[in-house]
Amino acid sequence: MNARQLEVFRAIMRHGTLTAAAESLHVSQPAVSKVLRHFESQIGYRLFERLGGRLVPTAEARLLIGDADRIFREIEALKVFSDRIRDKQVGLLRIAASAPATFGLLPAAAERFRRRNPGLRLDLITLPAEEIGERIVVGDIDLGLTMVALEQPGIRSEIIGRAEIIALIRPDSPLAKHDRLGPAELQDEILISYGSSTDQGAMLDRVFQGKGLVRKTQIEITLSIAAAPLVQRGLGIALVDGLVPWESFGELAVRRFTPSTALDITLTTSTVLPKSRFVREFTRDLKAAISDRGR
Amino acid sequence: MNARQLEVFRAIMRHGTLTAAAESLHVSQPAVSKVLRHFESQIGYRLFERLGGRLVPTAEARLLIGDADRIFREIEALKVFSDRIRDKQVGLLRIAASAPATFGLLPAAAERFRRRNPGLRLDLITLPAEEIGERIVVGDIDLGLTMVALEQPGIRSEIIGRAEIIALIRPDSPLAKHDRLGPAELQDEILISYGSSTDQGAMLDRVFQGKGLVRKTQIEITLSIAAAPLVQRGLGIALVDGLVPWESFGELAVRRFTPSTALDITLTTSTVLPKSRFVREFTRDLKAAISDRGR
DNA sequence: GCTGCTATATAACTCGGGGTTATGCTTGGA
DNA sequence: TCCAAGCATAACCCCGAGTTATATAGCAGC
Repeated sequence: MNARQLEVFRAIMRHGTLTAAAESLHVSQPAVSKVLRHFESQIGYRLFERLGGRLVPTAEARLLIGDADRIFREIEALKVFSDRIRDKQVGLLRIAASAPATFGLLPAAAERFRRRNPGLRLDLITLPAEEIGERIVVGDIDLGLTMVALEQPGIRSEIIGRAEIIALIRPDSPLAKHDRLGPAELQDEILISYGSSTDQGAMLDRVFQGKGLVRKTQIEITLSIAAAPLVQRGLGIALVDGLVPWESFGELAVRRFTPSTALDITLTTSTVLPKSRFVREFTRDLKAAISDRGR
Repeated sequence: MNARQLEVFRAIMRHGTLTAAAESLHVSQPAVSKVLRHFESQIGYRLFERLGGRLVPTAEARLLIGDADRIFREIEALKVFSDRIRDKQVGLLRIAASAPATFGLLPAAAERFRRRNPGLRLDLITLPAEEIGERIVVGDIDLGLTMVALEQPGIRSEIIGRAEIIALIRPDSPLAKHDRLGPAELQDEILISYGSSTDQGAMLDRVFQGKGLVRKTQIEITLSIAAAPLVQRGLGIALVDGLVPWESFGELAVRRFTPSTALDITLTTSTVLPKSRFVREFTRDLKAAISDRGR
């Protein structure tokens, strides 16, 4: 049972005679006759009675025609869809990002991108940074966006911007009157931040050490957004990336961290798979979104 | 784009390698390789990148696989369905009946029939008797059931029973005390019945004439069931067929009409199209339902 | 750096389905 | 009775899908 057989069967049912069906399919009448007979012999029963030199659909044909017609039309739709894929009217761009990038950068970049490519499907996948590299190598993902540089064979990382570390505090905290907060002010506060084993945590450790102090993280997080509800409930002050639109997570005050410390916004692609036009475009949109963010 | 190409594409996506796909399809590896290349050249774009001697699905392949997989599975389902048709596990019987037969005979016959053929699709179509003959000739319908004999080339009618004419009255009517009602009793009543131009009406006219009376139908109906609400609202007395289960249409009293007058329950089939096993079976069930009705 | 192992590609071949044209047969209507 | 319409058959061609045999390209391990 193949697509052509369904198409011919459908045409005969629609037009009533072999001759008319052949005409509608733009082939000769014997061709239609042969396909029909072959189809009948394959499925094992007659689809038409030959009566008075005419074809009359059997009850079996009437049972089959509904599904056959539907499936044929679906194949036709698939062909059209395939043509649109070929003509780049539809496409697919799969972007994996760590959570801060998902919240802080992707929306703006995706908006720009979709304005130019409305037909395109965009898969936005939020993953821990460690997993993203692997998925890119496998070919599951076209583009990775993380706050740490990924290092492994088969992928290429590019730093496209920096995200300042900020302090997240309750608006009613005494420290909220400060414009900036540094290790000195935070020394005796309860800190919510990245663990020292992570790249971000180690970087903050070094900043504190530079001031002769030690960063004491009482509450350790891996996902920076998890800090928002903790801070809001007064459990401490968070040192996290400034990429996330913290204001939208509730009543929170954002203060600059000093000395200025930043995470690298890193774009990662495969070195083996060719970059599609969409990857290049989205990269441009990401950079535009980053430079726009300052304003 | 044919079914085989979709099947092969699907298998490669599923199994990751040509070799594994070929194995799952029980064909050789070069066969799969060739179908894939041919498919790619037909649709006009690569579905897999050849990297390091391996196949990596392109973004286009990921867009296509969803629909391709669905359509392939639907074709598989159609094959199974087709096999069930061949094995007579499903079938189709299309029965057209006039309204009284639809209500009065088909339910009982259909129940018997479906008990023996649970998988079979039964199309019950209610049509005016005049149309049924034409639909049978065309082959749209397997079996016709009417209260008048159909006469036209290409069809064969068989009388399989008789349906007595009955009088339908309100239970609170003075006439309800009679066991039987005849032209004499009904002479001065408002009659609801078939028009004289119909076979049924003409037959009733003759009965009244035989008693030296004239049937004066004040309210003419074509569909006997339409009489039920009219009688119930006290608009008159109806002379209709006794086939319909009038009790289920509300508060109605049924009285025998005298002299006994009956309509022919007529079964009609095509003389050209062969009778299916189902037609023969259903005919038997109809006769059984009729003989059962007396009890 | 060589050696297998694995996976894909190519070559040369066969087979069959779907296409063609030419033609014959049946049937129903003018 | 004859003609037109419609289906079937025959003889042929082409190409897609299958085969086997073999070449080629990465990669892992010694």
